[in-house]
Amino acid sequence: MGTEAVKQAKNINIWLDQLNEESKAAISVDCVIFGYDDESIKILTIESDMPPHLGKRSLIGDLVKKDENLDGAAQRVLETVTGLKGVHIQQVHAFADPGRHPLGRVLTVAYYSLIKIEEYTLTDFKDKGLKWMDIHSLQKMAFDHKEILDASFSLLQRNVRTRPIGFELLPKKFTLQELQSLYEAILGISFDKRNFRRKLRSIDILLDLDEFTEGNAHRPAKLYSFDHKKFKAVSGKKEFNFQI
Amino acid sequence: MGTEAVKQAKNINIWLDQLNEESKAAISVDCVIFGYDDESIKILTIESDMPPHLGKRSLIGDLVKKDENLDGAAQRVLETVTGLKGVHIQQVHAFADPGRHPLGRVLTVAYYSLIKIEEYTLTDFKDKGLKWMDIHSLQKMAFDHKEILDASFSLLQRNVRTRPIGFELLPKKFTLQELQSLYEAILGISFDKRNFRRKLRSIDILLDLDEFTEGNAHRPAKLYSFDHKKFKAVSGKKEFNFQI
DNA sequence: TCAAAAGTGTTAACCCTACACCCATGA
DNA sequence: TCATGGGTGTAGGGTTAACACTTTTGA
Repeated sequence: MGTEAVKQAKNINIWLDQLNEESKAAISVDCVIFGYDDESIKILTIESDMPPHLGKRSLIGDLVKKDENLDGAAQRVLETVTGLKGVHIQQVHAFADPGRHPLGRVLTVAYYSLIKIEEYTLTDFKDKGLKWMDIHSLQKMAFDHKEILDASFSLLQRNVRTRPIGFELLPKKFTLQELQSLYEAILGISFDKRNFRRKLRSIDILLDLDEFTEGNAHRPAKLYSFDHKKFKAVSGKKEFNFQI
Repeated sequence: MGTEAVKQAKNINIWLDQLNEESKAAISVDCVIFGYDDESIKILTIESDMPPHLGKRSLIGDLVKKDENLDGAAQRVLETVTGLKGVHIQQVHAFADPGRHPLGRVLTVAYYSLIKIEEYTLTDFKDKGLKWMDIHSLQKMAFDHKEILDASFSLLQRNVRTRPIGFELLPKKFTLQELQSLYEAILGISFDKRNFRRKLRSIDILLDLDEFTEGNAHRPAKLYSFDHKKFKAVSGKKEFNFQI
């Protein structure tokens, strides 16, 4: 906060008064948890138990604790609900319209997070109405969560082409076809297989594992993983322009 | 906020308790006010009057009022300090580290705003230490405002190439040279004059005013303005890809 | 041997980049 | 007439986009 508000202040008591009276609000984080299951983009949702939104699908969030920062709160929520630590998160937007929450003024900071859908373990939430929902099936949600979801997905679509984050949604080892299908699911467009592969080859951030898929009734596919070292090396170069 | 926090709740009283006790904070907006003066990007700053940041340059912000939304609070701050309504604003990021503010927990939502530097009128703030600072001269600021400035400028650099917002920093009528210099100042790179003009021509969002600059000791330059109608028409097209 | 997905090269169109000179004006 | 910035076209290189067939495996 700047100092505009205290233009008549002779001392900081006015500040303190304002902090106490005028504009305090509860602060929460809401996590848009993206997953990918080889078919489409999924969102982990819970069933809302708060009137008037009882029964609607809701994002997963919590109040931010005293002495906790926003990223930390988001990580805590994610660990609580999925058991995963160090998940990739990205702050999206703050939502604070008066009236967005039935119990009073609650400012929420939205995060998107990308998890490998096969690695998570739903802890003790199984009977709490946790459910993976296809992103396109979520048309109405509790509170302003549909608006939060839309903003988060837009930012994901914007970021995924220029940052190495797609890999966060795939198993550690993946085929080029899986990678392409993921991009297609996120962006809603389709790529030419040969052009897509040439692009990835030219960016040079994948590690060829010299392993193959097994057990399919067709030719096995090579497995790759995202190579952090290669990316670090290559992203330092001036002419580097990650663009899928 | 989702419903994760209430997994043990039998009724909403626990909610209310939490809202009252646990995680309330003051909420402010801070505006990074960008201007352009034909030389470089400037930030409108004020002198901080709060220890321990007394005398340092500070962004301009205020507490968010009850029943005010975030965009509205930012617009109010901007009107108060510049006299301008309907300024272009963009929410950037929420900052809430415990300890970021000396008086207690204050979550601030950062906005960048783009104003035509010649149109604003400093209202009754002239003796409050308001000052346009060159963006590159601001190395230390009050609170975490340098971090906020950096995040805002990064987002501006990212947005300016793909959204028609550069014009918000120029007078209504401008020359192509002015537009090019603006982009160069924001992005820190230089463009080829002929290529830049060809690009703008191909995007086709400028209105040729058939007017010319006057009073210069050289050939007059054509004046253009941003054409909202053209942009609307052209941005609807599927193949449209604004990219300067 | 069949079905199903993996993998691979070439060409044409387009876009980006680099580059140099004449023009119109006021002093 | 000179100094100053305004304004314009072309050619080469690189990138993107469109396109179809062979390979490998399990059933």
